[in-house]
Amino acid sequence: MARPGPRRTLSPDQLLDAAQELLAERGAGGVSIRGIAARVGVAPNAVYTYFPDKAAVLGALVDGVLGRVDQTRFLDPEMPWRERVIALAVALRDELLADPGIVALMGGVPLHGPNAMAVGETLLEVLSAGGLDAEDAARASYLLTVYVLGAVSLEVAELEQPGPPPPEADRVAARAVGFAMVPVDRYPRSAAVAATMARYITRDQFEWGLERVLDGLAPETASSPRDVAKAGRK
Amino acid sequence: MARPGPRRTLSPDQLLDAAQELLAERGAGGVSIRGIAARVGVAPNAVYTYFPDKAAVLGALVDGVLGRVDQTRFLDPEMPWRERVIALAVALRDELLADPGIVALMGGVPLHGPNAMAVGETLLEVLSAGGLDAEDAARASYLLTVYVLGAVSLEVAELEQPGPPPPEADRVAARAVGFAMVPVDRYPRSAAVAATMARYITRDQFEWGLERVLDGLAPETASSPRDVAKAGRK
DNA sequence: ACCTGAACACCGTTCAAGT
DNA sequence: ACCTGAACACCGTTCAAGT
Repeated sequence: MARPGPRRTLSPDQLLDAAQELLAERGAGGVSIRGIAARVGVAPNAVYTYFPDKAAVLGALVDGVLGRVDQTRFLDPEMPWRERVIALAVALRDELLADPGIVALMGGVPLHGPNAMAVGETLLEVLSAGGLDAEDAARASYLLTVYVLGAVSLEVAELEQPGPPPPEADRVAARAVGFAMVPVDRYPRSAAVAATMARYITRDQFEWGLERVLDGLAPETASSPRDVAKAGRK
Repeated sequence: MARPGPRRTLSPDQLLDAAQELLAERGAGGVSIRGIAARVGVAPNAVYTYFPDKAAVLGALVDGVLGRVDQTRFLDPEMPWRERVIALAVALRDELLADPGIVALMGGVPLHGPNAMAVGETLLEVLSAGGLDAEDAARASYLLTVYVLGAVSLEVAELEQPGPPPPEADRVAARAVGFAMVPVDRYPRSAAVAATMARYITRDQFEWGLERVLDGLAPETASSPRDVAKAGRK
């Protein structure tokens, strides 16, 4: 048997597009080799002509999302370096949160693709422009990466539906319901701050945390940190 | 047919112990309902008598690991609050890193189990002892959680073998090999700091980052931050 | 309530074969 | 080189049945 079907119709990008669609529609667990193959109208094992295994597909998928962040705009020397770091981190957060399924995938694959490397390179360049020496820049870059990754992970963990997340206001409301059920007798302090917690897991809170991290990294760039902290409030 | 076999031999804890073993031996992907059932000598669907679905098993597994951290010892009022925060965060890191598979699982399940709540409660209590008001404590607690989760995720991502990670020195050596292959022409700054990067993803670096975060959160507790930063070096 | 066998609708991956 | 059908060794979950 084995009818060959049309040749040369496939490409890695076509497979990755299909994977992307599955990720958006069904979440991280919905991305399967068989699903990708079905979507492009091909036998499951045809995928193995382009990728050695599933991990390679997921790795390319993750790196592709990181490639959607245009890094060149953060290299503008007119912009203060601290603002450029913040802009880059926020752009990353927004891109990852737009495709929440990708975050679960990031935990499983090492971030060594070309686009991940490019982001790291940009970050090191900005930090270097800020006057940090090589070692300081390396440590700062690691700390900032930790922050972005951790913040996005926690924010995504609260979403149960796959696909692009609902507006921030709706997410706050949904969280409030869950937090309201914290038993006051067992966890008094958690219950006391539940309403606050529900309210502040937002982009503003992400920026607030980022400012604190930068204050710790480069105290001399902090413009009266406590003022900034209080200013973010209301 | 349906020979009943002995009754009442099973318990949720027995199933979780089996799950724990699978996690340690085969990693996050090796934890399966069928595998758990086989290990305790029972039909796969017997598991559904104790847990509604696989997600519930994984959730209980994650919360169980968090329960291994004894929180009471961080409530000692003799200890400065900043040191207590650091001790709690380090204890959490050590526990999660001892069972690296758990970290991948944490990305998929919301952290609302009793032990997760207890850790959050302890953290809020320590921050409150540090003089932070409810809102400050809530924000700080969130930022610290983000840091611990992000740091552990990045550290675990570099391990490919399941089971307890090798000694820190061996992990540093293994990373150095990978980092040495960064192409200098394409990513000059990344290549320049590769050796540093390989060296510093350690417990010391975790504490260094934690100190920076705390400096940003409570600048008044920082004892000349730049000195601390430089002191961590050599 | 607790456990069973059997089945359903899936997986990732390999292999020999066809063009 | 690129794709196929078929198979292997797995999954999570449901259902009717037995005690």
